[in-house]
Amino acid sequence: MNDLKSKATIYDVAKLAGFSAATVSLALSGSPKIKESTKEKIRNAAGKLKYQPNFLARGLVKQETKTICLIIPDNLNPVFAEITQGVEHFAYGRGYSIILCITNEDAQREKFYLEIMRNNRADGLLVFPTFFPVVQEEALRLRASNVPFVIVGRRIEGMDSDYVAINLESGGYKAADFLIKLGHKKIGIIYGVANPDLGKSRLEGFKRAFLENGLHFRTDFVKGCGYRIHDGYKVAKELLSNKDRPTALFAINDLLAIGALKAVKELGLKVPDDISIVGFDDIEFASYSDPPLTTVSLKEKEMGKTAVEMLIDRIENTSADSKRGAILIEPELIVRDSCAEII
Amino acid sequence: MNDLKSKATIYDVAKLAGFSAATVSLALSGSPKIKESTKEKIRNAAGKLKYQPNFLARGLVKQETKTICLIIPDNLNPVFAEITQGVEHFAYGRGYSIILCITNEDAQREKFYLEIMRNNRADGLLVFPTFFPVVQEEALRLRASNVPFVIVGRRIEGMDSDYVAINLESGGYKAADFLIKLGHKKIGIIYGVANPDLGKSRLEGFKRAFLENGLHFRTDFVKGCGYRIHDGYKVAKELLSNKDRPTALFAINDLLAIGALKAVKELGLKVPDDISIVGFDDIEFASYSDPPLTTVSLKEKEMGKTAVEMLIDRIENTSADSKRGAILIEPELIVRDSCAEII
DNA sequence: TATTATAATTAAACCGATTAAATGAATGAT
DNA sequence: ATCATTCATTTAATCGGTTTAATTATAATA
Repeated sequence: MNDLKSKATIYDVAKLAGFSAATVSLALSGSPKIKESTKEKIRNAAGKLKYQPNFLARGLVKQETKTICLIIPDNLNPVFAEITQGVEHFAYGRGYSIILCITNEDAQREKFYLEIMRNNRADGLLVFPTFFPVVQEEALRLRASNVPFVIVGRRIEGMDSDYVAINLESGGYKAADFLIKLGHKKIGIIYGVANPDLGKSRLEGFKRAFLENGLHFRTDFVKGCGYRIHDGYKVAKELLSNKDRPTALFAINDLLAIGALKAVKELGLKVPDDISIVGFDDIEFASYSDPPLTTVSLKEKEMGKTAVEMLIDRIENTSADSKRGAILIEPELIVRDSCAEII
Repeated sequence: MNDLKSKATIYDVAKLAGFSAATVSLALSGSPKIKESTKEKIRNAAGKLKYQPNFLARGLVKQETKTICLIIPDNLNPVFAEITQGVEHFAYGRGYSIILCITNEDAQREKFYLEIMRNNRADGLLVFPTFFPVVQEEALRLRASNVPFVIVGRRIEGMDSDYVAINLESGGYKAADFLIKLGHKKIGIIYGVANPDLGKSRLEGFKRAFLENGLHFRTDFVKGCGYRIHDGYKVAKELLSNKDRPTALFAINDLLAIGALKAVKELGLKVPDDISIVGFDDIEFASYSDPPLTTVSLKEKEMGKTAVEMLIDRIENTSADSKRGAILIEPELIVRDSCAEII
């Protein structure tokens, strides 16, 4: 290749340095077999040509890409944005790149990505699942193809796989218990999820708190909707315009809670004096809303880190079928100023 | 390969279907040379084996990866999170995947990613630059290696390349002009940037508005800091505890403005009655803050889409050195409730 | 039936690296 | 001087696809 407008290959380096391609490969990977003086010459030549080893060629023979595929539902949601950031960060620290797939809460796309990723493009997958049956089905193929993967963020009931998840049931319980202890009995639930599987655990925990406190759980206070700020705003208005109005709102994520906050204000009510609000996720904005939001922390950073570590260990440990890693992180209630006692 | 725990190759498909690898390749790519009946048989065999063509092998011969590398500073900032989302979305629409690199506002990492990406891992790059000299230097190598790239978000003065940017100077001007027309003369500037290059244009536009309105621009009201919510909070407090206190604040991004909002409240002042605030970026939260924030829209979605289109056109049009694409998007002032007239 | 044209398939080269095995040169022992 | 070692480098196979050119099978024509 004497074409200046092109990438230098290992053969170009070999020719310039006066050695064979094999020697160049060995030298650049620091093999002790190669004399220091020739290593030096080869490094010079490589530097002169701005040589970068072809990723595809190397990957093909080494059967590895040093790449992790991360599948998330939606990067506009700060929860996933944070996970993405964390995953990229820790992966980088261990020499891995990440290829980002955003499903947009669409089952087709989730399936597509899970399918295509059996093509040796990545050494392993990190999946934040949205449609549980889709993931369960594709997981079988991934395993048959020997592609390591770790489920992140949510536990899929009855599925045997590595996972790093949050105990959402417990999170729901903590939120409800907190409100109940403050004297609330009528709590509206803003149930904004892409599919019913997703909110289930939180809701179950919520119910459990009612039962354990000897209260009746009112299902007519549970209102389903989308998962964006705007949806929380709309549903909060509905719930609060009820004649038998709740005294508190629990939003299944912080985005919804922030929308609800705005709705409450527009109705001329005050948070927390008239209405208490609890969110879920503890996104950065939750502490900058007015008032700062009481919420349940998801510990995304810890989750991202743990998941990356687990996946890379799985990738690098040839011990194929060692027992599954299963980590269930305990969420934490973050008390700020959006809740008050009922008097 | 009769190892069940492994990926099927084209040879496995060939054997099962009773044809050669070449025929399989041709058949699966829909070549008209292959009889329909054998195509059918081959598709069946491929389906039975859950065959996925090896990405690396294919990439190596076709000299393409259908992958775009996106380099951004920080996925926690909603501006970049939105760009990432948009880029992924439109890239997917054209059959490309994205590999995400987050520099964390670190020059070393920005350089590292720009360097490594000359290794045939991606067909082109989308770069949201942070350290202009780094990018300029690496850009030369990218061009020498014939790797297409598009600069996104910011225009680098004096650099000849494809770009899709926002006219930040004009954005700064619009923000200032708006405040000045409301009667403000003392405006504090929260200048939270990772490096001085970044805020320059916005500041220049801001100054220009002062000059054109016959006002004196006070540099002692410009306070540098980091670029996160917390920094805006801190600096706003400083600016407002001055005896000669500004009547308005301009934050160089919305995150800082949201921090400032909190600071103003804590000081017992009211927005907009006592202090007007203008942000920059128009992130989703800007319309849900209290009060909703007047800000300058960056049009990330448009930017992401345009940049992807431009890059893919560059990648796919063999016409190597056609003239550069240069798009400067005009930002828009979004007026909400965080500013009031001076009386 | 022989010949030619055309359709369908395959052999073989290639992409650019890595690596096991082979070769060659230098050193040391006898 | 001869042979065994050790050290340094190279040859050649390989990874799993795609694609061009060659080959074989089939159909059309004389």
